[in-house]
Amino acid sequence: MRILLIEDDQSLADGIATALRHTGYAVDRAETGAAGISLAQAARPDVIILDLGLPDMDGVDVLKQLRRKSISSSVLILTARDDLPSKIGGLDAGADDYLTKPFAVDELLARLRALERRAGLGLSAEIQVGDVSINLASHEVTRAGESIKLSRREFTLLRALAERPGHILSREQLEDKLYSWGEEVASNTVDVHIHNLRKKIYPEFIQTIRGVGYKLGPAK
Amino acid sequence: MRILLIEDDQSLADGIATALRHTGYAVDRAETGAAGISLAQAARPDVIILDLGLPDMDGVDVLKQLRRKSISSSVLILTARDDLPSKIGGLDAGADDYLTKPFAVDELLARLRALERRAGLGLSAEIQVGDVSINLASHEVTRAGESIKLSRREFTLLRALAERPGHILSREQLEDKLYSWGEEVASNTVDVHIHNLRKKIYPEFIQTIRGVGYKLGPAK
DNA sequence: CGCCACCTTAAGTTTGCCTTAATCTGGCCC
DNA sequence: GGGCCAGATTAAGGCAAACTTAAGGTGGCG
Repeated sequence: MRILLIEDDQSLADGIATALRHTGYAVDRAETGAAGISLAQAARPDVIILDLGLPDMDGVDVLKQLRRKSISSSVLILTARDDLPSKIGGLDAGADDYLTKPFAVDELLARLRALERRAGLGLSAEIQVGDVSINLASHEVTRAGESIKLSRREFTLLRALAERPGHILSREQLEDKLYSWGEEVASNTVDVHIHNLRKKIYPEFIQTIRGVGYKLGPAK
Repeated sequence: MRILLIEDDQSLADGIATALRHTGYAVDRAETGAAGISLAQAARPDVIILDLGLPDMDGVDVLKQLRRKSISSSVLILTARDDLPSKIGGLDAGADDYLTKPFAVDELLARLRALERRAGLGLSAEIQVGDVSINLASHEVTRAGESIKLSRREFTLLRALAERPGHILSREQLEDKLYSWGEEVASNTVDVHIHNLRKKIYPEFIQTIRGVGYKLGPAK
């Protein structure tokens, strides 16, 4: 998925861009509204992350111009001001979501995934962890180019873990991903699926934290 | 982007025009074929939305005249469900896509975006997946030059899948493509059509993702 | 009016997955 | 070192999803 980041604060932009690229997104950057608009036309990103506090023009105006030029990318607003009026104005002008600074990068990633899902775009919605890549749209999983065939539950589990690499998820949390409310299950299903995943990918790909849960991480 | 809407039904035209303007398109309107043709020459729209059921002249003739005057706008046909087979047959003339009434506005917008994208890339109204090519306007499907005859439902299904190769569509989503509001169906129709498509093309062309849906995969 | 194509149902069959549960392994604390 | 506990492993049965096939209905077209 292609993302255009319009943000004038250098260090913040650096941080976000790095995180996004690390997650597997293609990132274009602009530091002014004007540059952002022309880049949006040229690059046709799936999502535009737009800071409202730009030096050259008001963020909401940038958004309006984007829409006027019929650029239909999803737009996620960043704003330092925590004031409600500006948020409302942004959403009215055609933003799809907003986030107030400061924010956690995880939060940003979560919202991007939501946008992706909502827009139904997800053309190349892909998560990369180590040499394993997980395509959300096609349910394709590959390791170093080798295709790996996963069942539904396995895929769900893997995705849950991959959405936050390094983060530990408890058995309970994982079960919540697998089962809809009210059809809880009482056995070691998660264990079994984890085991099967390890067999299909490679054992060290999923790490056990005794008494806590599982996490994804490069073998270390 | 500039759009010319040729539609005689006032209230429908109002609805469409409003939605389009709200999305950021510039909209011109005509209520007769004759008016549409002259407006097309004057305004040079990027896309023409053309209702086939006009009072003064046959929609297909409008289209032919437009082409004869070498107006190269993309043309999206609107047609009542009933006269689909008879009229679509004569469309080789050069429509780029069509939509049967009644339709959801979202659907219209999606198709406009598709046209836009296609026009921007200078592509024809044809989708290629593997050695299978699907002509949106003429409803022709060929595999390696061999023509394949599909029924209406089969074509609709195939197109839905082909618009995003690799992307998984659920049964539910596919049903939405087949049935307009309020004529939902409760059976395994989709399964059966998929089965028939596989028989006519080749089985592996459509892949099943158990518990999720179907997707198109390249010939291999 | 009657044929033909297509669509929808529905029933029967197949297939692959999920769960269960029983057993095994290895760390950890006494 | 021995026992305990968390997690790993394995295999089998059951079940639901998907496939297949065929019959009945509908509407278009000759």
